[in-house]
Amino acid sequence: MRDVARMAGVSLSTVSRVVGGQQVAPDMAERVRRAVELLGYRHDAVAGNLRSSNRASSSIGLIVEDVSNPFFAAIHRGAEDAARERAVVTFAGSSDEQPERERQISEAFLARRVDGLVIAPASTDHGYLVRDVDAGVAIVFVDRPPRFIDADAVVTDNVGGARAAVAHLLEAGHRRIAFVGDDPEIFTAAQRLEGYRLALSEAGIPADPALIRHVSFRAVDAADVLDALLGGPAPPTALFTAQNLITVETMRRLHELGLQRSLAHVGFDDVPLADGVEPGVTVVAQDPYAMGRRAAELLFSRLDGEGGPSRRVVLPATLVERGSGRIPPS
Amino acid sequence: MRDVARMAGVSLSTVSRVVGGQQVAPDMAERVRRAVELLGYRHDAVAGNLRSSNRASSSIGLIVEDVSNPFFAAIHRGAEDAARERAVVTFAGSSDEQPERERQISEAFLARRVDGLVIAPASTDHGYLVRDVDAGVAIVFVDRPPRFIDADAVVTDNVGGARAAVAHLLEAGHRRIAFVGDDPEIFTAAQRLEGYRLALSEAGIPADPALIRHVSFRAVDAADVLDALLGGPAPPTALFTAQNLITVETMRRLHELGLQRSLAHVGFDDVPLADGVEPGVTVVAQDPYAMGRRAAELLFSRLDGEGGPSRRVVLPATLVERGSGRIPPS
DNA sequence: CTGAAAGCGCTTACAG
DNA sequence: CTGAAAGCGCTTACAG
Repeated sequence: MRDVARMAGVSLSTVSRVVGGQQVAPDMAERVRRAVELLGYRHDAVAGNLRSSNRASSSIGLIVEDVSNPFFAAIHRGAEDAARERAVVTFAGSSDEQPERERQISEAFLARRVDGLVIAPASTDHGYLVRDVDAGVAIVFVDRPPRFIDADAVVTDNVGGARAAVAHLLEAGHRRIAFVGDDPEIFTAAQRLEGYRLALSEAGIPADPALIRHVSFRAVDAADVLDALLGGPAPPTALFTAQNLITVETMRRLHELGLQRSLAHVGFDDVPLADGVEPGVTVVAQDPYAMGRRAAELLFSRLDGEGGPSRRVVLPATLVERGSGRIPPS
Repeated sequence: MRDVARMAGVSLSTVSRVVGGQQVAPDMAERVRRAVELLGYRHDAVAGNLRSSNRASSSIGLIVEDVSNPFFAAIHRGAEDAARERAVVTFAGSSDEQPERERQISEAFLARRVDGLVIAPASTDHGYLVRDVDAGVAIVFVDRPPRFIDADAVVTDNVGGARAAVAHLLEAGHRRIAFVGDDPEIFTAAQRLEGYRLALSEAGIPADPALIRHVSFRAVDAADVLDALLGGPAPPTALFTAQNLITVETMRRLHELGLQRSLAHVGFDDVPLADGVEPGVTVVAQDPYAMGRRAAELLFSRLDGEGGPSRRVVLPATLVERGSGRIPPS
């Protein structure tokens, strides 16, 4: 910037004003712009921010389990689009469901002075963020609510969605419905299991522990879990798979076994091609793009000074019927 | 930091040394650490960088067409993982195939002083980046090579992959093979069309222009394009779909029409569930995770001072046979 | 090993 | 409208 000032024969202040779009005499501004062009000057937004009063970096950080999981990738895009409307740039990182890693990524983003963080939490304790919240960083949780910290959150109605999924299978006459989900340590998995239990109890059907299974490595375990369920003494006639990767792997295995027309199946989360197979796979769909967008919007509203108690936005999960849920018990 | 120094009763330099992990007397270091803890001090990496000699921000920017497209999301994860190994943080942005937007995102990242950029280019002219390259920013292109700028790139062998796909269909006896791909303005689309033509000409079959179709809005058009092909006077007996979203939509439509067993089909790019349907859909698979990782590694090697002419890494696209390519002509 | 001082690239009162 | 000076939060020679 100094070089630009020298070349244009003006002061640093003037260059700063031209770059910042403030009032400057047209001829001077023109001289400055020419110098900028000639010297290939690139503004340093980071240095600029240091001295500026509001100290906004116009950047936010997004932390999800895995940026390459389609569900989180859609959240990412939603948040990016909301950020972009405000000329805010987005950091993204994958926690792989590891609290330690989530924390490292958070701190790396915070050290770079992001204005806010959108977090799909892996940690169970977000106390480490309070000092940043106190310092004015806006934090919004998405997909799962925070713990040990008061903050805005955007979540899906997991209980209601799971309940609707299982109710749909019950309607088709099923009484032996298996639950295949993530470890119940994961908030959404626990909630979906609760919805499953709720639907059963409403129908007066006792939950059979043998039909409730948890996978550790989704794409890897899901087929084995299915095989185990089917090989048991009293196999299920219907499946509720409570996570997108589990649903995909279960679909794959059902087709492999040629059972896709004889076992009813409903998944939580929409998956690509669920409507491209025969029969189409019924799901309760979340709207991850909307979740990401809403989360970022909430974040910006806080940055804009909106006070008040923390807000919880609950988005519905809607049943998308495609056929697989109407297969009758065999 | 000043507060920390005051509280610990040491100089700013000492605090800086403790935070930076340099040699400091144990008791002083301990006092500083306690003050850091008590005050909830968060280091400002950005300010620190200003004065430091190497001026590395330990951040990179990734620009792809759409962070929520599974192909690019996998590239993203590959780049993130390589970056993370070096404690480097990643910005990500979606260009939506718009050169103007790509440029805006690039400049936003550059203004925040990223050390490097990984770009899946939408633009045809990257001249605007030369000043940054001159200033030491490392730029690596991924998926498509750059134009009007000399830079490293990681691409897939699109011609070879497409050729293998079409050769596979030719082997099954097909002579009327349709090509459905993106606008040939897009580099990869043009390359894949070239591979298609090459395979046909090697088999001594003239390309029929009526069988070569381009879609504008992948998920939207692909079904219509398929319908148009099938409704024509001399419909194809086999399909080569040259992009992941087109492949998915084509699969969906084929199943809808009940034609998945009568029309041979090979896609470019692997897609979820391609092995979960009947028949499994044969594809030529790229390795987007590896592409992203390699691109970031190349970037860091440049940052480490590796000189020499720009490098082009070409990764193979491998045929993954699942059945749909062996359906004979009807 | 430690501290006082200068300076990174910028913005912002403060005078003019 | 413009410029000289101070200062943002830090790091880094330079003395001690």
